[in-house]
Amino acid sequence: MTVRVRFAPSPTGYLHVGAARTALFNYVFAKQNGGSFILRSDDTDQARSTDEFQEDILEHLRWLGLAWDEGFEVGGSHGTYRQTDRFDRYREVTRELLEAGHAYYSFATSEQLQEFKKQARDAGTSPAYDGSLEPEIGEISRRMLDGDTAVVRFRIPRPGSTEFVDLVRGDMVFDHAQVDDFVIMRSDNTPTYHLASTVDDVDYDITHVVRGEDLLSSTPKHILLTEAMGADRATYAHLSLLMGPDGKKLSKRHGDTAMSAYREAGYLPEAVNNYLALLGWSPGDDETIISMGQMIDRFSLSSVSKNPAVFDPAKLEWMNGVYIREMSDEEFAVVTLPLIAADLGRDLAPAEADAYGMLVPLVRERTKLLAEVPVQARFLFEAPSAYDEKAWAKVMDTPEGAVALDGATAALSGLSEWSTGEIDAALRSMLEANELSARKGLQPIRVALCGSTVSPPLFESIDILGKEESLARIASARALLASAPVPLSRGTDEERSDESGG
RNA sequence: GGCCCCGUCGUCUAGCGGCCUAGGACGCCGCCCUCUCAAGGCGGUAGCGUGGGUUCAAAUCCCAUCGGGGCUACCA
Repeated sequence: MTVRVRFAPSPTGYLHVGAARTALFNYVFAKQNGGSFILRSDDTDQARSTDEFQEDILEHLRWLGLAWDEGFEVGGSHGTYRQTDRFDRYREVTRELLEAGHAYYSFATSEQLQEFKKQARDAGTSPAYDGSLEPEIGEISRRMLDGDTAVVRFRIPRPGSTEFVDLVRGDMVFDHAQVDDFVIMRSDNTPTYHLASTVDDVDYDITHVVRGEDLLSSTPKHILLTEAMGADRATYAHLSLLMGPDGKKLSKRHGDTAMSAYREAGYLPEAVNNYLALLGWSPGDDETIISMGQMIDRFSLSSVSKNPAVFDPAKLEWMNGVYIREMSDEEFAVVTLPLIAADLGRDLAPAEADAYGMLVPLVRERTKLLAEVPVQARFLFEAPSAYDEKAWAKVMDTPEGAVALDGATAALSGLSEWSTGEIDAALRSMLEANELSARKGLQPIRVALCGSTVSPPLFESIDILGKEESLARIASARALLASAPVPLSRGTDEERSDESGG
């Protein structure tokens, strides 16, 4: 038997991390078994479905590299793989179900149903609707002739129960007393999710339904429907849900749940997949960083955890840093160059791109999110438009500030050979001559060049920036320092006392 | 309320009756390295929800209890 699994999102929202995990597990399971991963659009809720959401889902599945073998847009032998294109088929199945007595026209109003459920709740009994509110057969004919609206309900065989083995959870038993006669056709003659999804799973020969735990209680409905159609049931596996830090089902109020937000922040798809895989599954040993290939080799639904997992952005961020450090400098340059161009609002000149190439190894190893890169690299292309206020007060506006800048100017302008090693040596002897610690003597230079106390390593940065530009920036900072009142004795100043420890 | 699922460090997990004075990872804290920030190295912090059983022996099995989650729509 060829494994056929499907990911069937409803385009009623952006692709969120929980859905992405479900897609990933389906993908991995399919690849492991040499099967097909099918993408379907369960868009029966026409009021809430939009093309924009649909496009977002497709785009981010592609971004994650979860390529589907068959289905939406890529095609296959089952049409468009979009449920709104298959209403005729669902109506056909409904007719057959009606004729076979598996389904019936239901006239019970929502008010009646609510009252029915309320009574059951008050009595502490099962609130499952069993068709007991429906009119007599003669009444039904009269009402239909009168044009009263009705829905079509699937008739749950009672008494009885449905048993199945869930690949994640084990043996399941659902007493039919707890299962509603559920609506399969709405009064506007459109199918509900339960009908459309089940019919598609049957028609598309889906062998394994791997989906979220929120559908676990609906599984008896799907199995009963499948068997009423005379088809073989699929094997089911229900994945636990993803939670927010508060233990509640992950949703927008927990911050970023849309995959697009992670992509934009500069997460790598490999890191996202790796992290998501570890939410509910583990390779078994103490490994944390695991490639898609290894996942496919070692994955097993039966070893997927049954408990819900809290989505932890901090760990994802750490993992992204790991993947970034594993990139080659070339790859890193290729993906970050456009980000830098966007940040600057212009393309880089060839010389600038070369300079950036030299800076890449330095920036790459201190990057966790690609979106941080333009900030780190900006100094290379633009002189600081302003100096960080705190930085200025802390390292520049001090007794050592002017000394360090003047010393650096002298040391650097005297260099005949411009290299990191020469710069290093020259600045260090400058520090020694002026009895400055590296911390106190180098930070003013860093601020002069970058505007901030945080930057890539200084000597390399000076080297890459070039002699002329470096000296010019030091001169501008020195000029600003000279024009401002420089208090020479403020030993009790809070900022100063911070430095005394260095 | 009813039904269902789940319960190991703050978080993700390993564990499937003795290898457990519970292992790894993230986070956090400290130290080292160090021109800043990272990275890296070393060390530390912290957990089997609770109560009963079963057993020579339980995180592992059973029951109860408590807690969390899901479903209970003409939403999926």
